[in-house]
Amino acid sequence: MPELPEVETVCRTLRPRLVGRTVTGVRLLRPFVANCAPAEFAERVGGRRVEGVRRRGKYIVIELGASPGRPPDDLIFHLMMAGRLGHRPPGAAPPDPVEAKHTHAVFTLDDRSELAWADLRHFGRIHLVPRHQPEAIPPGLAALGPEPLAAGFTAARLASILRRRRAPLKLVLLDQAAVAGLGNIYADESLHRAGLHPLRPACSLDPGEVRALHRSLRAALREAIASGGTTLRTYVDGEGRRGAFQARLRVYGRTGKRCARPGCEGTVERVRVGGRSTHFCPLCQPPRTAVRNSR
DNA sequence: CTCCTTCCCTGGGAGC
DNA sequence: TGCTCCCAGGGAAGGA
Repeated sequence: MPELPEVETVCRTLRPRLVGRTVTGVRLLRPFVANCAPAEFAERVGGRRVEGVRRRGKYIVIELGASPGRPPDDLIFHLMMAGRLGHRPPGAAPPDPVEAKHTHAVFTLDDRSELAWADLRHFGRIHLVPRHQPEAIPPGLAALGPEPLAAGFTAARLASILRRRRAPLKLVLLDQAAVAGLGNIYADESLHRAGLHPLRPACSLDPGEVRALHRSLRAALREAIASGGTTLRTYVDGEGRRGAFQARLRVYGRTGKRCARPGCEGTVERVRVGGRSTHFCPLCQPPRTAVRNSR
């Protein structure tokens, strides 16, 4: 599932292929543009130069430069669970059956290569919004919380977010308005690394636990990016490569297996939290912090 | 404001 | 072999 590390990897692989290129053609095979009609979409994107490719939360933002009579636009993609945004060399066929069947939009570039949008589940969406027009930004993007890998995301910042919420930790980590970019995989992995039970009320953490969670989620995200993301089913990066982090998952998708922490005898359990499967080790992540021997 | 539920969509696996 | 059922899950919307 594309979460922050996967979306970041897609952006990094697409950036050198797209920036500086001009879009010469737009083919919309299915009308999955959320906020404008196909004809208007093609007219507004065609002929534009790509000025940048950036990530915000789980969104990919392709910045289209101004052209005569047209102010700059942002072309915004959300991959949801099964979306792919990939670069294909000139004349290349869809690289696998999934893309052959579920490619919904193709952008041709001035070097005759293509940017293809595919989505097996048809959940993903494209938005085209004027660069500086806040009311046109998709609500989920407008309401995003802080980037967890940004320099300004300190343990103190995380503490102030958790302090105000009584909901289970797992739900707060999944809330994109609290912290941007975590999904089911990295929420579970972060909580396991921090030794925190997913049902603990967010506001119940002491300062040491907040610091542990802050360290853990940043470490998990950084390591996943370094591995090119997690491929469980359909995820590939902008050049069609699978991620490698699935081999390093400690609890996610490992229900009934031995906890991955060396020496731990625990067995990974699964519970549902807010309708989401949640994986944890009952020994590493006790319901309440064990009482420490003081002095 | 916070929290909770429902819906969207397809493929793949389990079970019969 | 083929059928049904259920699950995966992020975000939007609506209600309490």
